[in-house]
Amino acid sequence: MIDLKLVQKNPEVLAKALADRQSSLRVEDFLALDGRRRALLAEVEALKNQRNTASGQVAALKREGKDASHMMEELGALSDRIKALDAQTAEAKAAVEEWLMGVPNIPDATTPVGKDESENPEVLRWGTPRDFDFPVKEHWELGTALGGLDFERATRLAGSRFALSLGWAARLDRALVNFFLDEHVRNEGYIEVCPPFMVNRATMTGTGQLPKFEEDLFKMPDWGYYLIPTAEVPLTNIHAGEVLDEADLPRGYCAATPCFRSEAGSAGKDTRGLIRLHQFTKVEMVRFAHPDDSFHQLDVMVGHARNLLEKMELPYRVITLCTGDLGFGSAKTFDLEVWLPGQNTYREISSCSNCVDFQARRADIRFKPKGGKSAYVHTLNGSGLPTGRALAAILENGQQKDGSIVLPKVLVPYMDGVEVIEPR
RNA sequence: GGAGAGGUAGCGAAGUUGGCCGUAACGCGCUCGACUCGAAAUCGAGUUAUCGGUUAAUAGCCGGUACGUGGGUUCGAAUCCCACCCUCUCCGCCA
Repeated sequence: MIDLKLVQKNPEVLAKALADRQSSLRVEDFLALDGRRRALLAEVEALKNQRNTASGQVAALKREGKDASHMMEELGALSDRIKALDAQTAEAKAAVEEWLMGVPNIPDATTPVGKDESENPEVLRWGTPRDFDFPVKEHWELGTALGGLDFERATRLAGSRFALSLGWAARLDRALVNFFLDEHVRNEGYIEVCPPFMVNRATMTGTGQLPKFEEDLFKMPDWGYYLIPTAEVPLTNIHAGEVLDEADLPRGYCAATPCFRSEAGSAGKDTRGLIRLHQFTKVEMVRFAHPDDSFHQLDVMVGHARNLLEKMELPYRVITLCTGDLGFGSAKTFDLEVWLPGQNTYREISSCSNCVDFQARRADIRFKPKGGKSAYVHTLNGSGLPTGRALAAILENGQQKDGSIVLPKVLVPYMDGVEVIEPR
């Protein structure tokens, strides 16, 4: 949620942000709703002041043993008016709240303005895509031929957009989880977490998935639970409603969890392979930062994601998301795109965002500076990394003419010394 | 699932014959000060959040609201009534 006071005082800031984001929301609508809310509030508060004063007098009269019945009669009428106005005020407040909850974060000043993903500037490239002297294959072909991936049986078990990995591929998936977590926990100071994979509505609202993106989620209406689309949701909400010590910042959590996404609206896109599934495993990093330090922490976290790709020797590039492509809760996002030779393109494998105080305000996560008033922390999240897309990249980049896959050296110890996946 | 107890500030904990009891006793923590070479201990002072009005002000001042959540009764609710959520203890069940 953005800062109510900011919009009230500088509506032009939000107007620009919405325009830059190609949003159809209009600030004028908000100002009208909020004006109505404030007018009603001022009215009802004046009446309540009257009532409180008079009630005090009733109490005083009764203590002295005097009669207060005439006064109580008048106050009955006043209370009825207050009750009616209270209902209207609550309605007006809910309307303001609803509008506000649907407003995306204001992009940071350093986020480039652009209309869509075609205008995301590239920051850097790392590694050199291999030259192949044979026709390259895509990862699902390679994985299926080697007996590790079975999309037909996955479809039989569940449906489209599910995957089944067996043998070396399942093992490699587990190796990736362990490698990613080890890097974050051993070298980067993250606290490893095993969170709930289902969460309640309040938690989904805290990070911004709800109320606006309900159709993207798998939900269990009988229980009121939602399956997490990313571990960002439970990890960020770990401190919901809390006031942290300033000394606790920055603080990082990471978790490997399944992620569940309905992929509504992506019909026909990436229908084959491991790129876009209803369920996938991802290691996620979440950081809580001091407001003065959060953009530095974003760079730090991008470094953590880059480290994984570089240790696996997978070529990638980093782009900055422009305003038109920026996620709902983010003020600034860097995407890491890994080279997929089978598709002859860079594909997103990590997204690292600084949400500044947007999620902290929704989830009420604050910290107490020394001698100062408590303030919202800044929250950051980044993939580090999804195992499916990493596996796809490993298969496509490591493929040999004979159909075998040379694994990244760093993973060999995690695979009990297996260096190459050989055709059967 | 059954029985019982409970949810009050950063934490613990008072307060339930309805009315100066919510800047909420008391304790801890935290901040400042005294003592000290310095520290501990001790002593003194301070320390809720949020919304609206006013304002250059996220400073003051005035007002509203908040005792798990949502309703109800009442001139007035932490206190009485109803529903729901959560925590703890015991029992049952279970990986």
